[in-house]
Amino acid sequence: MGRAPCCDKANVKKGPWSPEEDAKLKEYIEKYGTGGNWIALPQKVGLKRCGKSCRLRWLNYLRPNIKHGQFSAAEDKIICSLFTSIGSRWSIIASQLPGRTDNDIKNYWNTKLKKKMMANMNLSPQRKPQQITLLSILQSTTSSSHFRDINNSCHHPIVSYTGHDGSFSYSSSLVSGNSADYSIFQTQESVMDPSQKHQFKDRNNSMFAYGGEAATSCSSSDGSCNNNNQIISHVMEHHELGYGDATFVNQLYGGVEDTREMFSNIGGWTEKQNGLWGENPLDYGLEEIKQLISTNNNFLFDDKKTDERVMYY
DNA sequence: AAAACAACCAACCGCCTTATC
DNA sequence: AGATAAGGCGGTTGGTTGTTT
Repeated sequence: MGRAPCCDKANVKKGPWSPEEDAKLKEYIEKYGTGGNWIALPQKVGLKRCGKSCRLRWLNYLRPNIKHGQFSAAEDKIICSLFTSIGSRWSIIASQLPGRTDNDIKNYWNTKLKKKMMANMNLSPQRKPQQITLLSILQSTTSSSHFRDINNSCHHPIVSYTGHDGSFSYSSSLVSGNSADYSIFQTQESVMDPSQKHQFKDRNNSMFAYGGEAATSCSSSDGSCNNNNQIISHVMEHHELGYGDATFVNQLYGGVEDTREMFSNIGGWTEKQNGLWGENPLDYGLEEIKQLISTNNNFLFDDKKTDERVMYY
């Protein structure tokens, strides 16, 4: 049996909000708050709207300090960076952009930023925009001259990209036992389909799941795991990151050595010492993004939500 | 001028998670 | 522990506006 609807569909108004409705809702919430119950709110306010609809309207439009309009270059960078790292976790991304809503960012990404990024990457235009995501970009462009394959032995292919005009760059490192052995990012759908998460497989069809056995060893001699590894593994697990993304995560959290150790445990680590990474694995200036992000106190993840997902290795 | 197409964005839908009983 | 309600999120839809032909 399915769930009961959150409201009486027949008796709720749908569609665009009128200024009157906006005013009513705004006034009420500013006066009395939401009372922690959105479902009951419409009745109190005197609106024939679904509670969810009220919530959405408030969060995306009516609440104070909402920023509308043009996204800045800095915001672009943050969005691209975070999307690269954590995918379409719009609420998390939005938490790093004060005044922006997840809906706004999602719309902006889908309508503009994705295309902008693709244009910079010189992607083949035959593919429909909707089908293209960062991972497919990755898949389709690793051989592109715009990517620098840091390690041609392909043991641990690290790729990075800088847009023609320098305004964009994209970086990813796929750390695997042997790139020829893995068909990570095999299909975009399998990666993005939540029901199929963790199903990166090698050619022998054995699971290549981040946060699993492969990363179980600990850096300290007594076998206890250091926090950095925990955090990275946790973030990777929670946000469904590939191993390569740990580079990004690690940069954010600091502690390169620990991540190296972690990677060494899963079949290899591309030495930073080859110098090709330079200072910034992410060419568009991770430091800059870090700085931007660090200006926001509640960095990246909601502790309340993620704590219970921490995986200890 | 108007039809066709593209872009944009607010809002909805349904699923998953969390809280409460 | 299980059931249910509510919150939260991401994907998608559909109406509106802008642009091109």
